[in-house]
Amino acid sequence: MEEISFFEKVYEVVKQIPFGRVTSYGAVANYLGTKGSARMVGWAMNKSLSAEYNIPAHRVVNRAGVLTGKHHFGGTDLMKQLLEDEGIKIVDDTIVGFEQYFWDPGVELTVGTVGGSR
DNA sequence: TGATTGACCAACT
DNA sequence: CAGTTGGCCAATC
Repeated sequence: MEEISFFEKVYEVVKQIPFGRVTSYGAVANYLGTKGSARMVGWAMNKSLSAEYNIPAHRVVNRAGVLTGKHHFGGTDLMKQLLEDEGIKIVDDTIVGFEQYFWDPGVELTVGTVGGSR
């Protein structure tokens, strides 16, 4: 039995984010089945920064593609720099073409469907 | 131990 | 159109 907590799930999903891709807090929460806990996703990121979880929290932004948590990355543009380093264009702390970089766990991971019935 | 906050999102007023 | 509230789970005061 995986007595896994909501946080643990968030870490797992965020770690699965491929290079050069980003996702939103709500998307992860929605994938976990609790879209209401989108705030918790950001919380998990905050702890992941202070901890040794090794989570690419810089790849997680809000629904508008804005780096809401950049202040937690040392208070500098570190978060933006990390994303730009992955080939993502950012202007005014906002991801340009966020939709083309958006990585939806419920779609990319496909919950097991290579073929599928759909 | 109880109340509040916290990197959000969406609906309602 | 803009402001407020509700929801979710966990950690901190």
